[in-house]
Amino acid sequence: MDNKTLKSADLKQTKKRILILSILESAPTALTAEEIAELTVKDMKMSISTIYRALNALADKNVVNKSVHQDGKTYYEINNHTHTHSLLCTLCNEKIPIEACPLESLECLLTKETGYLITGHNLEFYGICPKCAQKRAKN
Amino acid sequence: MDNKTLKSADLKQTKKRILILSILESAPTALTAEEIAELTVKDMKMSISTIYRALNALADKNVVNKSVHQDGKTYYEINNHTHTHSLLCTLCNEKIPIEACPLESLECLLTKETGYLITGHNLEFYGICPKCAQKRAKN
DNA sequence: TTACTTGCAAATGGTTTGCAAAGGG
DNA sequence: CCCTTTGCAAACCATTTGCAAGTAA
Repeated sequence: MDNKTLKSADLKQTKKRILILSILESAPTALTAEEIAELTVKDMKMSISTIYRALNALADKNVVNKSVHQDGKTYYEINNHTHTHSLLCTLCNEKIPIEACPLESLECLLTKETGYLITGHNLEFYGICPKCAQKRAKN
Repeated sequence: MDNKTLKSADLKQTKKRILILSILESAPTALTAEEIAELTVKDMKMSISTIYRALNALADKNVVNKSVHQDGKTYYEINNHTHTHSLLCTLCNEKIPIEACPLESLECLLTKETGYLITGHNLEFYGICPKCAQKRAKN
């Protein structure tokens, strides 16, 4: 529960942090601060800097993972060990999650080969979703 | 040579672009616009926006690769046209190539499952290189 | 009570852009 | 000569920060 999560991270339990955390917990993919703001707005008014500060506090405590994607934005996701990757439509930006992650085994191999302490990876597929492909065929 | 590179990319051969390209060609790692600016300054005065515009023009023509690292900055490097992925040290930005790409088969699977026309993917591993790990242990 | 959290607005830092002047083919 | 490139300053966008007010423990 969020309850324990915040307490065990030495962070005060505020309504805003609980909401942010619950959004992250039910998110199918990593989210930007902006996306989280959109998801909170119907429940609670909160400033974007509050969201950034909450996310950074949670990241410092390793409750969430923080990672910069190729669009230059920072994405946050719950740091459980079931991470997901995504498939993005380059036309409409629809984003769908990918279940499989074939990379853990590759990480082990890389550690042995390079001596790197591997802390994470980023994987995104790009393509055109069926809807956009259809739209484009018409023009 | 830079000479042919710019011409075949349909870009005018200017002294500034030639200098930028030659810096990229002799760079051992990917560089930021800011780093390139520092390297050009002893040879030629040039505005930072010129550097960004040159790099973006070259990236559009696939002469250079553009990639956003975990520090939020954009790094540029000569595109050697081999499909590789990389392992980046989050401390010193050292980047080493990964030979294997285990993703083509996954792409086929995803196409079947999602109907997406997959046009590409991006895969990066992050970690701490042995040198930085050692340095950090000392402090 | 007391330290932590929040809102607001302003600051920041990397990157982009509009426009007029300079330069390449 | 025309079109591209460049410099400059201003704009932009995501993120951070200072400070005063609010709130959890």
